Amino acid sequence: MNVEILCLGILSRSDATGYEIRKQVTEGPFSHFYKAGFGSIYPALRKLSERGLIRCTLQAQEKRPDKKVYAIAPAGRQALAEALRRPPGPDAVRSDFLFLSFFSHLAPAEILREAFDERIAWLRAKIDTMRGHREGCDMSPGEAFTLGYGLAVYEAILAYLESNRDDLGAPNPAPVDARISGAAE
Amino acid sequence: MNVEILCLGILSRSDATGYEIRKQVTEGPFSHFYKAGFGSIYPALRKLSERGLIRCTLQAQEKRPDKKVYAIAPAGRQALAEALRRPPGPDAVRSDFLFLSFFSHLAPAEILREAFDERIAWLRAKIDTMRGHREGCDMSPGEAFTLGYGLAVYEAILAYLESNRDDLGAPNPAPVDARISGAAE
DNA sequence: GGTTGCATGTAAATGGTTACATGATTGT
DNA sequence: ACAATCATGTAACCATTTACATGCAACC
Repeated sequence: MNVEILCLGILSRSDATGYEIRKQVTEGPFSHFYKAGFGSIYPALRKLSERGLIRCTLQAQEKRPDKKVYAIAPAGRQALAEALRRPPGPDAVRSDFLFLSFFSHLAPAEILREAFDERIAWLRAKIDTMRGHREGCDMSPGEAFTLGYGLAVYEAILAYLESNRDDLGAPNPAPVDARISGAAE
Repeated sequence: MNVEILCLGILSRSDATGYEIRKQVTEGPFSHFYKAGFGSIYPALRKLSERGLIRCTLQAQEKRPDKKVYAIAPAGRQALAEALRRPPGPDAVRSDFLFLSFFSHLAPAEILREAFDERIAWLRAKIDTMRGHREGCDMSPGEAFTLGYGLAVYEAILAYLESNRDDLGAPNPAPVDARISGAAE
């Protein structure tokens, strides 16, 4: 499964520009299980157009350059359905964070602490926006399912990090009042 | 973080051949957060050798071709430590399974059912071997942490799949006795 | 007799990232 | 004045996958 199929999937839900597709991938409902930037999306759209799987309408805008709004074509729906008939392979995960955790004994404590703090903050924010999103919008069963999946995973990770961060020598920084009475680092 | 750094990390724990490294990546403690095949490992080892980060000893074997056992060099340890000083970027996840789930309304029910069954079976097996591994071996804190992390994630996913699979029209196949007294499909 | 495991590698193709290139508008 | 958002795209580079190529030993 590649960026082209991803674009077909997104366009099967509603027309969009390359810019909007990228937004859906980086912030929207696909962000839990796919990444793609401009550098892969725009070429993918061009190729899909050339093969007749999507079509493109120029939309003039006031005070802005023209938009290229893409829409899925019948052949595109067919190609998407075809891709969806093939059993999915295993997930691909690559985590530099876990690599760092694995070799935490070789890393500076400060880097570890920072990495944990950042990740925990990120998880909290993500979980918050996802919960909000679940309430506000009405969703297809598929969208609700993947959102719930992502939430379940992020919540499990957050809980794990919060209760196990001390195991790696990346303990929480001393609370503020400890500094006043305690020793400096 | 790339395969070269991964190899350095693995070799920092013990000497190994390319074949053994690949085994550790596909089945061992790294399998939860990294993938790599022969096609990327062997070239990585060659490059690391050329740059003097690892060294290689030929080990003759009876009835087998020679083994190339690699060991990390001081410069290699330094390079690893350096890589570990850089704060980790976000995780990269790519899941065809979630893509299929998202667009489940466009996919054949049979494919969905199969995908769920397979994934659930895979998760159960993985969780089992990981639990066994946790008991049997003594581990570095980092290894124990990442193992626990992987377990937490896999357990959360398994629980989610088991309780929500019906939402997508991929219900469990009818139990065996239902077939005897019930209607055919 | 066939499959799995040990053991090493290369070449081509795929797929994606990063950096560059451009430019107006809106908000702080 | 500066940053962010909207908006599109290309070119060079990077990393990884896939397929190929080889061969013996052990097990079923």
